[in-house]
Amino acid sequence: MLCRAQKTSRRRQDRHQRTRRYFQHRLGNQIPRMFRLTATTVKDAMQSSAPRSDIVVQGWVRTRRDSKTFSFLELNDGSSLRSLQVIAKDSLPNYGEVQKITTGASIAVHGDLVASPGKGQRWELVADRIDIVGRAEDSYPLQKKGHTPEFLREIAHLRPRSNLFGCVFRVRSRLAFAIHTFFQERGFVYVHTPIITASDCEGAGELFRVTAIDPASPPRRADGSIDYTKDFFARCTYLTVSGQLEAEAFACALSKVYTFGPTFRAENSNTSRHASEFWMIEPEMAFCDLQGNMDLAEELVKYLIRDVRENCAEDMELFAKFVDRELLARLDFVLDRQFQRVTYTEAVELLEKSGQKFEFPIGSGLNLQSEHERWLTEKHFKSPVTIFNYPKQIKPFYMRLNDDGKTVTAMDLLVPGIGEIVGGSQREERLEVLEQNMRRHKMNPAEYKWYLDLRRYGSVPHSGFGLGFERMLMFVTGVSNIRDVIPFARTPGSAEF
RNA sequence: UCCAGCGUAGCUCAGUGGUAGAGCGGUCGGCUGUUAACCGAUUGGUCGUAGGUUCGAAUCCUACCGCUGGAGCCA
Repeated sequence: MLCRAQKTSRRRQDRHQRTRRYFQHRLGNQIPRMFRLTATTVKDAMQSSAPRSDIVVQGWVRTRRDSKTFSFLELNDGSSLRSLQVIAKDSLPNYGEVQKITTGASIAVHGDLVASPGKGQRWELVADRIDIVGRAEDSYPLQKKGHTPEFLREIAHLRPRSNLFGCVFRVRSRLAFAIHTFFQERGFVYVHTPIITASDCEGAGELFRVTAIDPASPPRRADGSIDYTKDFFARCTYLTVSGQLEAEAFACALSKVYTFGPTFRAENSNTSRHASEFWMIEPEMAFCDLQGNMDLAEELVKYLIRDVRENCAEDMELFAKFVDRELLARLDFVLDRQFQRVTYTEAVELLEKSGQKFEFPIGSGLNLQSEHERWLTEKHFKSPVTIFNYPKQIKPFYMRLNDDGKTVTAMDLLVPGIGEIVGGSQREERLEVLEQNMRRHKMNPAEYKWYLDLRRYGSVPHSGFGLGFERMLMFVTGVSNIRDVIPFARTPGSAEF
């Protein structure tokens, strides 16, 4: 009998052989002998506790420096911010070719990991074989020197090879993982709400239409208007602006659910905080009031900050050094401090008493402007603030009406530098009140029959919120433009990549 | 969509009506256990696009496009 470790080891070997046979079959003998999916990552090599002989590392060359009898190559494979220094001696059979390697080229290196005699790194890889996998033409736009984010945005396909964007997208991955961990640990069920929907669920935001109709010859009604009953879904359909309504249906069955997926808004918004395609996290909890909702939102924000602080330390150091010098202090401050919580009315009073001159008026029934939110988070509280119980006329139909008849159980979580990062509410669970709200918002209750059914059959108090994934990522990285935390950003007039 | 600013070499920028510039990068050579290496030479331009004013426009005017900051909408 094999023990478990032996079985795992054998399975791994089998898999490697299969992979290797596959590539040899596909590429014949052109592939380097050392080309293995099991290559050592730069990250593992750098973290090594002892010298290691006979390893393979593969990646992209950041820079090459020649010395008298050898070359230094800096090799990066994206496994971490850091690059591995490779020593290529002139005794290598293809040293002439190695000296032609330029920034951006891809190589595979076989050799021994040894303690580095130079300053600046603990380990270096002394190569006994270097395979040049793919050369880089001398027009390769990335230099060793820093580039502006604006320039890198124009080469979105190459920018993940830069230090800054490598860090951003490693943290993005970790943050997404942390979101799932947070909810899964707390017994939430992950629900995939539809991307294509028929309902303009919040009445908020312009929608992208989804259609299979030929724009050159659309089916028409007698009056000449386009007949969408002849369209693919036999009705008007759109890309989702929120999974909330569907999440409510699942919360009223599985109790605690969350969605995490793409969201689309066709707003002509040209700001550093808006994108046409972004990701949103929307938890929805049955038997949960506004207090529980706010508690969860604050707990989530803190959890996510703590997670990337602990698990992306090296990347976070880069942000602190090159993006925002106060980043780490601000994040730690947020972790240490109780989030502030005030009602809309209290917030308005604070603003009125502030003595501060604002461009826009403050007053009951008026929306808080960016400058007001900024004053509250950045000047007054100097910490995240949750504002709740807003006037009903400035909030959507589904929010629960308070007993005062004037305010609804809305809550916005504001953070310094970004503004609104979470928006949520307790939902109106009373059928009659919800129908009244809909009529007040000039909506036809008949078109929302399935949503109203949730109030007809076993209605329960329930709450939820939306957390903007990219805004959270901006907050934890200090990156100030949303286009720089999305791999291939979609904004008005821009979808090149 | 609104307000303001910007658009000059691959990148970062100087050049305010009279011959198109620098640093970095690239290329070539030298030096060197180097670290955003160093030294020398060299390469590099439809001055965002289209009109207009002028003897003459990178420079002044108009429109459009793009980017940046702010506003609205929101996550």
